[in-house]
Amino acid sequence: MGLHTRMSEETNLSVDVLRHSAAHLLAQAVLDLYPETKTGIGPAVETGFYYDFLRDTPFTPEDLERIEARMKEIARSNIPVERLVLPKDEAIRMFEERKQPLKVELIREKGDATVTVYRQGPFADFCLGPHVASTGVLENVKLLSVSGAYWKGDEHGPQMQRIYGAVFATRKELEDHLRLLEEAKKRDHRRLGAEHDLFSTSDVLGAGLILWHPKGARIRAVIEQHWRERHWAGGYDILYTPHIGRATLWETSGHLGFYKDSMYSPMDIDDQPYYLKPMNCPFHIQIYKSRMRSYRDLPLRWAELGTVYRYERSGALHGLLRVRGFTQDDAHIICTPAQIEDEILRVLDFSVSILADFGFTDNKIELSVRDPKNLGKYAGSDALWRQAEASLIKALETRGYPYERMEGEAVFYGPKIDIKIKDAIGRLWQCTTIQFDFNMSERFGMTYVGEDGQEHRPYMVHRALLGSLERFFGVLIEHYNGSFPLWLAPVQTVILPIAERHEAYAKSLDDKLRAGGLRSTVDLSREKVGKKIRQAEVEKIPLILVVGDKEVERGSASLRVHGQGDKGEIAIARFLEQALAFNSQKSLIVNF
RNA sequence: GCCAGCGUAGCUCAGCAGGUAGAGCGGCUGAUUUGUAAUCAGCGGGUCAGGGGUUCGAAUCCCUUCGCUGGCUCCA
Repeated sequence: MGLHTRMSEETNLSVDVLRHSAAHLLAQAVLDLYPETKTGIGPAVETGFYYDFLRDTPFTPEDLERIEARMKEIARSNIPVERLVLPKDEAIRMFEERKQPLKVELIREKGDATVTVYRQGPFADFCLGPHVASTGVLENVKLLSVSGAYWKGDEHGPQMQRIYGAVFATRKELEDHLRLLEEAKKRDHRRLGAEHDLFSTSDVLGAGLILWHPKGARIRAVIEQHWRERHWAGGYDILYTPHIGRATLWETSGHLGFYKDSMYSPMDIDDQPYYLKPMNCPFHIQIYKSRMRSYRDLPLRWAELGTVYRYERSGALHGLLRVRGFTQDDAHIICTPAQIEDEILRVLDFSVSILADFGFTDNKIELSVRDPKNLGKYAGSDALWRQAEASLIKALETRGYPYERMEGEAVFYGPKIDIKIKDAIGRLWQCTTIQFDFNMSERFGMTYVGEDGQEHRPYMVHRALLGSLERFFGVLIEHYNGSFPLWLAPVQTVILPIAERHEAYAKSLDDKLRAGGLRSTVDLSREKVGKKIRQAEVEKIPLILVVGDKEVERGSASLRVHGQGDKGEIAIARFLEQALAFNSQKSLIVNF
C-alpha cells in the first residue's frame, strides 16, 4: 500500500477531505482543552494533516494523548459540520470575538467579499473546504508528533507549534499506515548502517561528517567502479581537482557573493585566503581555460567524484541524507548551441539508465523554469533561457517521460531537470539534477573558437547523477532494506564449515571464489551450523555455502540463498560461473 | 539557527520519590566438533555525552557546551 492513496479503500471519502477535516477536529480539541490557544493554519498534507498553534507553553507528548482522546470523543459524538458563507467584515468580527487574531489576519489577506467558514459545534474555522458532513467519520485518527514551525514560514516571525497526525476512514487503514511507519523506521539507513557496520558519525569528529566503515566503503568502491566504467563508455572524461582554492577563484565564480553562507571560513596560506570547495565547477572551468578550445573539441563531458564541503545548519543534518561533507558525482558538459539538444537527450538517457542499474526505475521528473512574474532576477539572456528550456522539454518529450513543470523553481543561473527516484516503499528522493549555467560561463569568460574564427560562448550544463554518494548510499540502504543485491553486497558469499576438519577445504574454496572475483569470507567460529546460518542470514549475505564431509569428499558445496532457503548441493565450478554471471549482469535477484 | 524531545556498557534498554549503576544481545575464555535461523558455562566491560552549579551526597535537580531525533527553512 502506498502513502498517497487518493480515495479511502473502503469508503467513498476523499482522503484529502478526511485529512483536512481531521485538522479541524484537532483544532477543536485543542481549543476545548486549551482555550487561550491561537490557531494558525491546518491543511491536509501528503501523509496526513497538521495544524499550527500559537501558545505560551509547548505541547508535551502527554498533551498529545489528551488531545487525541478528546478528538475521538468529539468524533464519536458525531457533530454535524456546517458551511457558512459570510460577508468578509462579518467573518472578521466573528474571529475577533473568538480572539483568533491569526485567523483575522488570514481573512483580511485572503478573503474575498464573502468568505466561507466551517463550523462544528463551538468550533469555527475560516476555510474553503470541502469537509466531511459530520465528525463521526473521523474516529480513526492518530496524533504523531509536535514540532516547531514558523508563522507563514518566516523564520523571523513567531514560532508556532505544529501537531502532525494521520487519519483514515477505517481502523484497518489506520493500522496499516502505522505499520508502514514502523516499517520505514526499521529500514532507516541510520539504524541499518550501524547494524551492518556500514558507516558512522562521531561526536569527536563533528556533526554531518561521515566515516565509511570497511563494508560501506566496499559498496562505495563498487558504485564508483561501475560509475567510472559507465562514464568512460558514455563518452565522459574523468577529472580530479583539489579540495581548496584561493579566494580569487570564488570571487570570480561569484560564490563569495551568493553562496558565502554555505561556505566555511577561509584558511590562511602564505597570507592568501583559501576556501574549502562547496562546488567543483570553478575547478573544471580552470581546466577548460588552461588552453584555447576549438568548436572541434566540443562537446566536452567532464566528470569528477568531487568531495565538497557546505555549511548546513545543525538542525538540517540527517544521517547520510544531509551532511556537511559529501562527494558529488559531478559532471560538466560544455558544448556549442548546435549540440545542446543532443547533449541534453544524451545526459537524460545516461542518467535514467544508470539509475536503473541500481534498481531505480520508477522516477519522478521535474522541470524547473523561470518565474514568469520575475524575469529580471535571472542570469543569462532571454534567448539563452528559451533555447535551454526548449532543449530540456524536447529531450523529455522525445522519450515520452511525464514531468512536472515547476514555475519559478529554476535557480537564478539556469533552468534544470531534477529526477527523484522512488524507493521500495514509495518515498521519493532527489538524486539527479541537470542544470544549465549561464552565470559561470559568463563570469569566467569561457569561450571557444568557432568555424568562423570568432570567439563564442559555449553552453555549460552541470549534472549530478547519483547526486552525492552519501545520499545515494543512504537511499540504497533504505531501498534494499540492507539486503543488497549480489553485485553491491559488501560480502557476497560466506562459507560455513560444519566442523573444524572442514576448515581447510572452506579456506581453499574461499581462495578460489576470491580469485574468481567474488567478495567471499569464511565463518571460522566454532559454532553449530544453525548459528552460523542465522548469523549469515541476519547479515543479509546473498549466498551461503555450507561445507561438511559430503561436500569435501565431492568437491562441492551446499548452497543457501538469502531469503530463499536451502538450494541443495552445487558443483563449485557451476556455482562460481553462475554467481559471476549474476554479478556482472547486476541481477537484482539470483536464481540458481 | 529556531521550537520540542533525547544522550546510562559496542548495541537495545531498565534504573520511574536525589543515597557512589543493572539486564539481554554482542565481546573474551573454556567445554562442546556440530548438517540449514541462536550449544552450555564462566569472565571482563560504564569519569551515566563534556564542563559548571545546588546538595552532606547527583545518572537523577539547575545552567552551559557538544551530539542525536522530529519538524520549520534550505538542499546533493
